[in-house]
Amino acid sequence: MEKVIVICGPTASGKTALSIELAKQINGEIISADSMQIYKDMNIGTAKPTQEEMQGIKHYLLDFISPDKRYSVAEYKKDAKKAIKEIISKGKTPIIVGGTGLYVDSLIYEIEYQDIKLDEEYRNELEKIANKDGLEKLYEMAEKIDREAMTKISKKDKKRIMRVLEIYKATGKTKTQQEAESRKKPVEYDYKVFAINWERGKLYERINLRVDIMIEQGLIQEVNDILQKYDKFPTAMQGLGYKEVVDYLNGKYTKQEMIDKIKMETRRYAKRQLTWFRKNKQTVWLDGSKDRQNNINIILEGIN
RNA sequence: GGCUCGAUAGCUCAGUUGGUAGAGCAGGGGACUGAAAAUCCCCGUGUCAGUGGUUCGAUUCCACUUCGAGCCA
Repeated sequence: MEKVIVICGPTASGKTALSIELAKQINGEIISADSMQIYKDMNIGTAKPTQEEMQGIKHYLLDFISPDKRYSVAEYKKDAKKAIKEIISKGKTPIIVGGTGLYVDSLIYEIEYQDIKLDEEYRNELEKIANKDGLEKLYEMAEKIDREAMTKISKKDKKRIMRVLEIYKATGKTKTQQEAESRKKPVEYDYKVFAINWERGKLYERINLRVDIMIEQGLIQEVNDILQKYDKFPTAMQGLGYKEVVDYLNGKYTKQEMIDKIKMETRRYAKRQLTWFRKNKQTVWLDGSKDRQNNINIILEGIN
């Protein structure tokens, strides 16, 4: 079974630099697992690696979706599998790098997604019901379809409640059935998962610094530009930094308030990422504050 | 120098008619299968500034000390 290296970890932990150096040493190519770096014209705020940083290492699934388009894990899974195959066919080693746990899991657990597309009309319809009769109404509807799934979903978790209904509408299956079927296929590659972490205070310092640098590099202008260029953002505006700058431009915050808010939200995001990555017990943890080559050596040992 | 007000959780503050205390924010932990940088759940012990006094018992009342804010000299 071919090996695929996975490098995850919270934002600002140093995944990019480590993975590029690793790729150079093992003749690897990189597949991003980042739900925001997929978007074009969103560079500063997503900390997308520049051509210079890439040092000639080929990167996949970066900078290829228009911010006014939708994208989802299902598509990611398909695109990433294709990229893995391509890299292996060239005799190189694929390195998955990114902080979107959902995307990473779709690969390492070989989760199968049926070929369906989002029914926007139905979603709007559900949205209307929620507004009119309250979320409880949707929760009740979902309970009638899949009581088991609902025991694990909060009565306030609108997205997941709606998803139960959407899955049923699109496939005629319950979420519970759907999930059972999604895990039937054996995992196709030997995924070796590594995660970078730092002492919490250090990580937060790095995040704060990174946000200051983004502002200096022109994040506000970048947001202005994409607001000019595109007229809708189904998911891209969920990106950290982007929504806060929009609020600032609309006068909701002062500049300093906006900066502090981005820092805070990014710290919280990092915490959520760590919660996610800690779940996988196979993961080998690297200390980001240690020498980079030392960490690369740990990876090299870990994959053999 | 005098007077007044304050000093309680990392921060902003509430409160205890004397029986060792609680909100918001921050922070921590967790969940996560087609929006995931999203969405959602759970978590509050801190010499109640210090020292003495009164009291069965003081964070609460009293005195002094320290620090801060304001006013008067």
